Amino acid sequence: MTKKPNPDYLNGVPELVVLQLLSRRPMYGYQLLRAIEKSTGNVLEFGEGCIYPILHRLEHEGHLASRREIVGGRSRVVYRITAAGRKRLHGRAAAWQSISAAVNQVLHGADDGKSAVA
Amino acid sequence: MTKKPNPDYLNGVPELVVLQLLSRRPMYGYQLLRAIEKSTGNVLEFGEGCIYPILHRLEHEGHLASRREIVGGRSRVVYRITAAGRKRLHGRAAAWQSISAAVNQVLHGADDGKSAVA
DNA sequence: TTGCTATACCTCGAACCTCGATGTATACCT
DNA sequence: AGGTATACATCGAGGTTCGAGGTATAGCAA
Repeated sequence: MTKKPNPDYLNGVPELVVLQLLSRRPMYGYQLLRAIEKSTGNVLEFGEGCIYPILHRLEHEGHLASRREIVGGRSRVVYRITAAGRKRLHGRAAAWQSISAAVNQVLHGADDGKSAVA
Repeated sequence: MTKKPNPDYLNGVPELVVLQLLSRRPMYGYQLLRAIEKSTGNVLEFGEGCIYPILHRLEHEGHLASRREIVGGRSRVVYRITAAGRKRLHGRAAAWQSISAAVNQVLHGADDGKSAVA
């Protein structure tokens, strides 16, 4: 029981992916969910309960702006990234690369810390 | 205030790093803390309140085994990885690489999800 | 008309993890 | 005597993801 379906490593990743995908073109939430799955070959699959709160928060913080659209009776909320959002994206992407590189360094050889402490 | 010192992306990373470093040679907690800093050029800096609980949990799960050592009056608990621990390490490392690759794919071009949903 | 699926939004609580503070104790150097 | 480094440990706060649940329209088939 209590088996973990997702092996972690995902902290902060949803926000990063959302910002990155919206930096290419505006999208609405449901579309974003599918786009994330498609663009990662179903490796990353975030639920709605994960994405919607992030969209609300990013908009509230001024990193995204939204516009309501009605298509075939269905209401959509289309989000686009703002200048502040791009700035945040760059920062988060840089942080990701820094951490990603550090982990890979530990994983693939490059020991160093050999004689750390006596 | 309430500034976040660490920009996330770190979920599960401490355990992965601990397993990897201990797979090279046995170490004790304090030594591990320094080794992590050194081998990542101070990019990854986990506190004691993060590492010690992980060591206890991994030992309890059978992924690590410990042995008490007294050196110069100071007591050390030296941990070494078990066969089960190596298995876990391989699994976690594979998961990391899968997720890492997916995020990088989203970050650097390779769009795809273009016409996801109508 | 009824039911099912897909679309499309939203919210809540449970579970998990990291972080910083705090506490104990010994060794070494000044 | 006091400060620093070593060495272990625990706790609560804070933040995040996940899964379940809720609302509503559109389209198709039985």
